[in-house]
Amino acid sequence: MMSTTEKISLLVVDDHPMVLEGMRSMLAQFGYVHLTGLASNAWEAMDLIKQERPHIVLTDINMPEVSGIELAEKIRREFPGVKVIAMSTFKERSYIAQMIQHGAVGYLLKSASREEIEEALLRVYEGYMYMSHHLHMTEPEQQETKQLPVLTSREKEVLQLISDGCTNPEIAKRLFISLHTVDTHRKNLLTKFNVNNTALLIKIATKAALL
Amino acid sequence: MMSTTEKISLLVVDDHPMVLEGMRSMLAQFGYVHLTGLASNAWEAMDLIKQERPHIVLTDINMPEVSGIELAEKIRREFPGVKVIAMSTFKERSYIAQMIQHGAVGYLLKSASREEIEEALLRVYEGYMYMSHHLHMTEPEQQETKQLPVLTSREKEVLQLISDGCTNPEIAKRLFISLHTVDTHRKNLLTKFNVNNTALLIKIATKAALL
DNA sequence: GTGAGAATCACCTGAAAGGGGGATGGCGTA
DNA sequence: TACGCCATCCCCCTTTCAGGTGATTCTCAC
Repeated sequence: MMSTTEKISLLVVDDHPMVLEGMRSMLAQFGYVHLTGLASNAWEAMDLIKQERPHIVLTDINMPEVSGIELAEKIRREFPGVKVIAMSTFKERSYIAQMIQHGAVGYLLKSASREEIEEALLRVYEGYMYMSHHLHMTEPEQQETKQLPVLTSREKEVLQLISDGCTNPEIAKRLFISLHTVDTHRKNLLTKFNVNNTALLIKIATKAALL
Repeated sequence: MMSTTEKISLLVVDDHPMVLEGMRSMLAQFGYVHLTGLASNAWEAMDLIKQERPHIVLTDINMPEVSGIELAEKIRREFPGVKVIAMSTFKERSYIAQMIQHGAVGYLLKSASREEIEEALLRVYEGYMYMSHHLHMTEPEQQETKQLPVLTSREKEVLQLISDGCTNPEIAKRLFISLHTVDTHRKNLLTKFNVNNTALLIKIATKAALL
């Protein structure tokens, strides 16, 4: 099944010892995989990566202290050649998107079969991306999507400038309108998003990809 | 190649007529695809989706007025059963992540071959996700990643609460510390991120997936 | 042509945030 | 031990923001 004789070196990161053990025994069945180490948190992982430079790091997303997402980001920054596959028990798409945004090239569910793990490792090793199959939009996450308010074009402009760090006077100058007008738009934004300060407004808008 | 006799109904969205025409002729070669329509912007697309309810919408990302990302979000909200495959000429991962976050189940490069488009349509139709192969971490995007400041655990807590919309007095109460202390942490956050107000701080932190 | 919504401008008040400064104890490490 | 880093607390002052209320123009659709 392998096109080369080199073994894929692999590091597994998870805060649950049971999971690590399970992965170890499962991976032992794959002749072409060399398990370079097991880490129970991001710091251990970074140390081992520094020492061993594995081809692939298979990491849990939900870990205390430093999440798998942050770990992926660290790996991308310090060891760009090392590929990251994320694992999670949840199907939330938001995690997938975050992981990819932070450099992961694969996403596996922990419930993945032996065959799926095998396919993921091989494809990622060969330079492709691999996404878990079981992602057919579950119902619960649908309703989780809160509807965004409808913004006018002017409100969008103001929102953009706010998110760029402009103060109201700066926005007024840029848009050639009065400070009062900017203030009004800003208040309308807060009202429409149903929040009471800028911080939350910007977080919601950013997560909704309006910015 | 198809496991069912039903044709896959498809809507293509792109603001370049040439691309639409090219897709039309290419798709005509796939016997199992029924092209329900071509749209040159998001509004046309939504109208056609409402009428035709295609299985899959293949949409460009870079469109004026309303981007493909926003269109994906609209489709997810109004027609959850309709699957979205995004297309773009660029390889930026950030677009991929955003598209997925907003409901896309596939990502194609416009340079994709006939075979790749075929595979994408079939896999998405069958309920899987499909990601373009040609995504081996290009160099330019690497350096684009700006390094984030190192935050202390306390600063992370404060940052999180700020992003939740808490004011300094509220944060002080929650963390059982003085208002002055919260203020100090907040100032340090602004300094570390090299910004001068909360709005930009939150945007950067959110985009970096710290929140 | 009436009405709805958008965009504009205005005034007021109090709370919150931003920008300086300085100070203390704790804790780990060089 | 001395230094750096963190977390904590305190003061000053100015600017900005949030909440409320109200009004005028303009456009677009009905």
